[in-house]
Amino acid sequence: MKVTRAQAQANRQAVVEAAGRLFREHGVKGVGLAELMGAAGLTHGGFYKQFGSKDELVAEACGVALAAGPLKWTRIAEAAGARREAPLAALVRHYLSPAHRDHIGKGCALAGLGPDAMRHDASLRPRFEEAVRAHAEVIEHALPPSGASADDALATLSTMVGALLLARMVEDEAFSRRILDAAAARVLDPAAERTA
Amino acid sequence: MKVTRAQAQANRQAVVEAAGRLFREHGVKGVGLAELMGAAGLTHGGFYKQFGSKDELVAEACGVALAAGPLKWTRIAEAAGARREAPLAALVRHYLSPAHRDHIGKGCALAGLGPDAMRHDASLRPRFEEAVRAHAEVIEHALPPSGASADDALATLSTMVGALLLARMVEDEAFSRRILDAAAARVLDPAAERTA
DNA sequence: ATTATCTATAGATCTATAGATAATGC
DNA sequence: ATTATCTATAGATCTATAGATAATGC
Repeated sequence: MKVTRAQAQANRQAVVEAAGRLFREHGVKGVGLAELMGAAGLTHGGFYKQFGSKDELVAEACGVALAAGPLKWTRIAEAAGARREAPLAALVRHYLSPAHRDHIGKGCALAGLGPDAMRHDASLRPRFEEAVRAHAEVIEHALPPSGASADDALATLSTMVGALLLARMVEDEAFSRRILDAAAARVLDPAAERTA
Repeated sequence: MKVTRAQAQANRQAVVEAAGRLFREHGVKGVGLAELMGAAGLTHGGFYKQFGSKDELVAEACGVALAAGPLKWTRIAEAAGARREAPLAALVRHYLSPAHRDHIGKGCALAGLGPDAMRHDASLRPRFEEAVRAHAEVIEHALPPSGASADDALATLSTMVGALLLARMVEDEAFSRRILDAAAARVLDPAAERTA
């Protein structure tokens, strides 16, 4: 019933990762400790050897999930740059894709955890604030170099997060895609007017 | 212990309204039936004389809260038109205000209920879809008449909802306002570039 | 007589803890 | 000997129901 110290560390990490996924999928209050530990292949009794409380795990899972976003975005932007594609276009194609919309468990933590985790524990706000800044910074560097600004990046981030959330609320697949596409078009060329 | 039929109807309505507010503030899973009935001045035992289940109340509360949005927006747009103010400017000034950000219980149900209610019961999706369409339609009518389109309205709605949610995740008041203002500027004049 | 509401509680579930167990690590 | 994990359970809370109560409405 005991495992190596390395295995225990890996188990702990598995719990944090399962939490990040399950909290995004079902909400913090929608996942019990037993289900959570079970998803990591453990029983619920061992939980408190690894974490002080559920809230503590929530904070850690949010931290890990939020940090993954800008890392992934930077990789996408750099890969695009290497192909001589506009970095923002690559970012947006990924973020506003049906695949991202349908995989909330592995998707953007700002959209997938923010509204729920915030209600569960307002003391997480600094963590989310830092993540908003980090996400916006990646966008700012990905914007076309002409007068690009931090405010443009914040507006762009708002459009992306909002469209993802709205697309997830919608039943009709065609309408959902239209939300994603309209937001992508606005973000990639804010000046253009689009006709219905 | 019995009340008039009219009072019973008013009590029922009070429960639905309290639910709409409390679900937005604490999430569906964050409010118990006892707290809910208490907020309407009743005890929890009487709940099932009025509603078949908690899920049934969730659906009704979402319906009422979602319908209120476009109604309010239409009133704001029409009042602005009467003053010869641009309707979209009036809408945005209301939606992206610190007051709206800070009063989630009475605020936009797409932002305040959507992400949470969706997870709690996916069968609510048609209700939310209808609400997305209705909100977008008000925006479409409020857009400047030149080539305005349904896609422009969807992108604008995405920016507004996303900015409200991000502004609510942020601790620093100045940064939170900056998110709201950057989104407002983008929505009111998409073509403009903003300098930091 | 009907019924809206209340008191009381059953049954399920959730967080957290206690004590046992068995493999690691000194 | 230490400790990561397991089994078992305490205590709280939540949804839902049962039966009592008292005022309405025919």
